[in-house]
Amino acid sequence: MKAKSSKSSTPTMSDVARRAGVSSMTVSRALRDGASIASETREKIMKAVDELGYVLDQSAGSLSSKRTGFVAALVPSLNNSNFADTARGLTDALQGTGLQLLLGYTDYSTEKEEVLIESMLRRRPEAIVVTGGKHTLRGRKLLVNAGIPVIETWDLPSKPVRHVVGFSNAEAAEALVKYLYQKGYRKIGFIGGTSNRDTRGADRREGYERAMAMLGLTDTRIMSFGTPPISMRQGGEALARLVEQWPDVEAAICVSDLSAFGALSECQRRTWPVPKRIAIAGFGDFEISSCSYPTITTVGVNCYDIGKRSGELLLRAVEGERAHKPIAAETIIMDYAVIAREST
Amino acid sequence: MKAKSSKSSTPTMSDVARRAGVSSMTVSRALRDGASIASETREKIMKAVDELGYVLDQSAGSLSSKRTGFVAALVPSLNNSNFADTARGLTDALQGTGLQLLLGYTDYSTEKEEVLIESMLRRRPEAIVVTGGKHTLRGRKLLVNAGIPVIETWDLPSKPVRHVVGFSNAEAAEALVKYLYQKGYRKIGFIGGTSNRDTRGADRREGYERAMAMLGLTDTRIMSFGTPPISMRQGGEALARLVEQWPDVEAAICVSDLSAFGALSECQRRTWPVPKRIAIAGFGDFEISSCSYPTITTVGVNCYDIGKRSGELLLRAVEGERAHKPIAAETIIMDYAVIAREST
DNA sequence: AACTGGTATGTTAGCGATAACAGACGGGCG
DNA sequence: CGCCCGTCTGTTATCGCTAACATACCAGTT
Repeated sequence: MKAKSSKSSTPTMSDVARRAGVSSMTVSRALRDGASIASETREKIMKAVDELGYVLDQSAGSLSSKRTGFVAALVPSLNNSNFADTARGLTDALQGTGLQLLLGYTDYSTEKEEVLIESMLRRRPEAIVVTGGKHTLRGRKLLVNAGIPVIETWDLPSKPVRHVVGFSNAEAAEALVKYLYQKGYRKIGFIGGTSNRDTRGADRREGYERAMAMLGLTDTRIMSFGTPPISMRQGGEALARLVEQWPDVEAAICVSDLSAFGALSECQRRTWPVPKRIAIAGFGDFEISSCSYPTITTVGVNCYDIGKRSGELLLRAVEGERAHKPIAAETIIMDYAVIAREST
Repeated sequence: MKAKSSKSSTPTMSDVARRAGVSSMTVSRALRDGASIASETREKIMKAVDELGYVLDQSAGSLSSKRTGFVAALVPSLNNSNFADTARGLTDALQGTGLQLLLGYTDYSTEKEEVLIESMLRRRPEAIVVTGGKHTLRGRKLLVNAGIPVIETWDLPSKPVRHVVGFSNAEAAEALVKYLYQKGYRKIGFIGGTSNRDTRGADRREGYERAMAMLGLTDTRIMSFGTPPISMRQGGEALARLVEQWPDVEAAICVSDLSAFGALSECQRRTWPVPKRIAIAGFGDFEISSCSYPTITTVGVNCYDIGKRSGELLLRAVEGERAHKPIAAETIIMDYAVIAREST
């Protein structure tokens, strides 16, 4: 009890302790559940906490307890993308567990991801979730050596760091091509961004090419336009270019529902009936695809669940670490399904 | 130099120091810029850092420096909403400043906000950004007593906690009504959610009512449907109900662009020409409104800039605090504008 | 030669909490 | 009656880093 009352600055635990006439250890115990505290003492402490407006300092606490309560998550973007849903699923899974999400945007760049991984690790998260299985060399090394559970999502990396919650984007795109084939379409085009920054987009294009080859359709029609992730507007523009270059195209698979909607709108603007004049398909099952007119055929991926399942896996992993019983590496393969709608 | 080499656990700064043959203070200085370090020493240190795979522990650092480098931000939701853009603006403004965003979702609930404010404050952020000016009593008290800069966004609270970056949602809705009036519409309806949880939605409805009254249009047509924030689908459903209850309605103002798009799709499904049969207007200027067919009249709010400007204000405020020269309370009023498009 | 000032590094003392151990107290038991 | 055990509280020693001050050294001044 040597510390003098800190003047105007934020009160500390010993301020509370002094006011309640107990030791700060007792305050610490009272503010966390589980410990045995006389209810009378607890009330005194709570009263002091209230009067001082004391708020626990978790950064100090985590230094000594070695539990920061942070979970880092890196997503390409949150704007107009399914990753917002994944982040939401993660948040929901972490709800009430005392774990707090530290979110970072990689902007679809592995270099930026590397920087973010390091800056996240400085906060000593208890686990880290990343999007995709492609990282820079150093980024991967940082993940491997971090000494915490790592979860890669939205992909099925051939050589995962540890845990995985995802699906094969290529396979899903293949399924979509096969569905269109079965519907009778043959001259099927693909609309996507110009670079491979968006690795999932690139995987989908690859799946398209593979399926086309498997079906004996050698004349692929790939329109790359705009920096990924491509917007609605860019989807429209890309459709215009696609039909200009290949006027005979019968169906367009778009790398995401957003671009598919842009493509659909472009058709409407030209008063082209969809799917009669051209069929349109998207990817991701955004709300817009089920609400537009006509509704858009897409590949349904449960984005929210990717986050939720990751969160649940992560909780088990963190528990395991805390108990010094690390859990085995897990790969959770998520479902996807072609959702046939009016646009095809 | 008493500490023994920590075995397998994460290396600490003194591990690096020992390996480089310097004191840990020198390592600390080398890892942050500004300090004067012999380049030879710096290289030795960097080499040791590399070999050990050392990553700075910022939670320990911030305990002693009293700078956590955190900024807390609370938004209602990130899914399908302008708040994702605001969060993005914030992130961008903070880019490279060493400040890290701690994001929380309030789900449009002030109770949840209160809980989040407290849990954020435990992390000792250097500033906090909240959405709206409505808080629980205790939530407000926590903000006031936090001793850090507080910014309220997206609203113009009559009694702000301190800084504000926002606009009047009511006034913006008024402007939209006046625009429709001037276009010749008289039987103007309003579509929104069923509760006032979404205070900005409630403000917009109020602005609608006020403008209608001012224009001498006493027959308001308000269709409340769905828990805010209402989705595209709910917007469509609400339109159906609106025209059922008031078959003579000439124009529908929707609480957001998402519901407006749903309403538009519902019209297309009925093959009702928009705006001939009924005009549709939204709020927020989402990409969809400029891309749909027909394009949707809306109120343009620069969501991204709300975040960006908040971030910039926040940086100045944090600088002020660090220099013990707090800046004066500021209110930044953001622009909005009715964007006339094809749907009206 | 003594002095000044700047650069580069080391030493000491916390930051605010918690872990781990140590006591004090009271009641039930043999 | 003494012993043990469970409940409650206090003491001490960190956690890993940085602030603040101290020191050593060298070049340039006077």
